[in-house]
Amino acid sequence: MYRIGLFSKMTKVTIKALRFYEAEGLLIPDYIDSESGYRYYSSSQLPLAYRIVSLRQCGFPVAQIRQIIAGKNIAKLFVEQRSKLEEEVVETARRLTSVNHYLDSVANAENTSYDIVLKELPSVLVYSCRMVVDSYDDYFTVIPKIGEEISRANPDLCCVDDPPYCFIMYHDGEYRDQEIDIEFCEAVASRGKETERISFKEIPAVKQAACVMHKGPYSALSYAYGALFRWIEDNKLIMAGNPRESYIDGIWNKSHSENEWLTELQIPVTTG
Amino acid sequence: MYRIGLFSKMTKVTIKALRFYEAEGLLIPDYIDSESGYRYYSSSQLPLAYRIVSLRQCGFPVAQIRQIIAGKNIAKLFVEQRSKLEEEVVETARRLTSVNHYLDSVANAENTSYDIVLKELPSVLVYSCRMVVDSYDDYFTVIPKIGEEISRANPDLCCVDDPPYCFIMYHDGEYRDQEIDIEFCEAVASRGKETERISFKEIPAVKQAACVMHKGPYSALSYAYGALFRWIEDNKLIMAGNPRESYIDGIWNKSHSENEWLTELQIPVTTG
DNA sequence: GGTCACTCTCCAGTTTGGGGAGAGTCAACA
DNA sequence: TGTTGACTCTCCCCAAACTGGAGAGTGACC
Repeated sequence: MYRIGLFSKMTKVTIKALRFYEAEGLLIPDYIDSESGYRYYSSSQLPLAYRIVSLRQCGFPVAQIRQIIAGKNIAKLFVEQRSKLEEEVVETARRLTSVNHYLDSVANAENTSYDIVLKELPSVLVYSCRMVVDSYDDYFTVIPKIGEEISRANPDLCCVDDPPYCFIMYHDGEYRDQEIDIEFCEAVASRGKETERISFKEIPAVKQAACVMHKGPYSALSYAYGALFRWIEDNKLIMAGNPRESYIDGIWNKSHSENEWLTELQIPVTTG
Repeated sequence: MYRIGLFSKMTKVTIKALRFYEAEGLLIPDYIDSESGYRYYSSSQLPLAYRIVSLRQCGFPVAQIRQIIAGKNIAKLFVEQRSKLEEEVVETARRLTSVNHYLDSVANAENTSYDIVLKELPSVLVYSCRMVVDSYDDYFTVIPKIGEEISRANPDLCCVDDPPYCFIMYHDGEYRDQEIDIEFCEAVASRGKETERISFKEIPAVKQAACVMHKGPYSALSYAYGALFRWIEDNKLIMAGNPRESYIDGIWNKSHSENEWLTELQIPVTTG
């Protein structure tokens, strides 16, 4: 019979942890002196202690270990743990890539480092207008016209603003700077009257999109695109939908300074 | 100016998290109504919110993010995080291998599954006797003789028993069942008189050893060795020292039943 | 009997928020 | 103007797997 300190040395489990495992019902001392409260362990408990340590080193939480020791759902628990760990490997690799990305921009002494985020895009009801424009400069003339057209056809159409979502979706497979095939969209609360060019549609949700916020004039958007595409590639992700450019702050509310404009780039991705 | 619920939707950060980030000094609302206590965020805070989300997705704890936002130690923090994540990848891969090992033994319906553990072996002062024996059966005759010899030379030699550590180290590169080159060792409190065959020495610490507890007669030890070697190989670890067989319970204290005997196998390893 | 190492129980803290109670606020609608 | 419903506030408790410390009791040795 060993006292807790000795058993702790034998198993390399701290005294605190041994007491914790007792409270959790994992490893009850062979004998507890009812007068002093001293715990006494026997060598025949070493295999169980080892089993606990081994399962902890596999990353099992205590509740699962309790079940495994009791012989319940053993295969199921191991299979679940395997898939949990497999996900964890992928996730950690992704984090590593992102950190390396940040380190690259630090090393290159770039003045802006892009904060790229993975998130879900919920499904959304929009009015949309697809068209081919000559150049990016056309946006400033074309888009206001769409706004006029839709509100003429639907005087009391209600665009959602909780939050607002107004974006252009790029239908070209890759970057172009002329004859750009775009679809202008704005989230609305409900469908309205369509016109020849403008229709209503539900854009389905996207499970994962790589997103980056760009602050400043549109002329610098290409750097953000560059960083975002590089990030996606480095993370071995695959583009799974058309990129969107969501306009948050712009000439309509921050006309005094292009530097305050905010645009979010969103690219649906999958792990393949 | 957006209220917290809207800002939460825009950033995909929960309200709870936004309040938490405020308490932590990461993201202070642009304006707080002193009467109602309502928090109001502005769109110009979106980039900061993004930055926080992005860094959290990289696995940074809040304290580090606070420093990064403040522009302190940026490069250092990223480098540290990189090495932390690199370790984590290795560790998770190891866990995955171990879980797969368990699953193998479940799938093969083996009656015993071995609980393999990585641990440190501290340095230890021992008396030791190296010899070549014909077969494993010789242990039972040879070892008692060593015990007699050492206590004849050192009548009041004190073997440590906090905890006791008595083992055989195998000097053959691989498994043999005859002419086995072994070194019998037992931990002692201090050096004593040496004999022709028995000397005192300090065995250096081992940073990592893969260990398994074997319960039962010595004839079944080979299965434990098999499992242990397979585990080491699957984990892409490299043997970094001679295997040890540590005798915990045996004929000396559990003479009534071989099934109660406990032996721990210890193999020093490195990640290469 | 004194000393020292060991052990006991109980409480607090770690991290990143989640859940809920009870109360106050805002905007719209009748 | 009153009411309703959605939102928000603060405050408190909870998680996981322990670690650290306080204050008190125990065991062994000199």
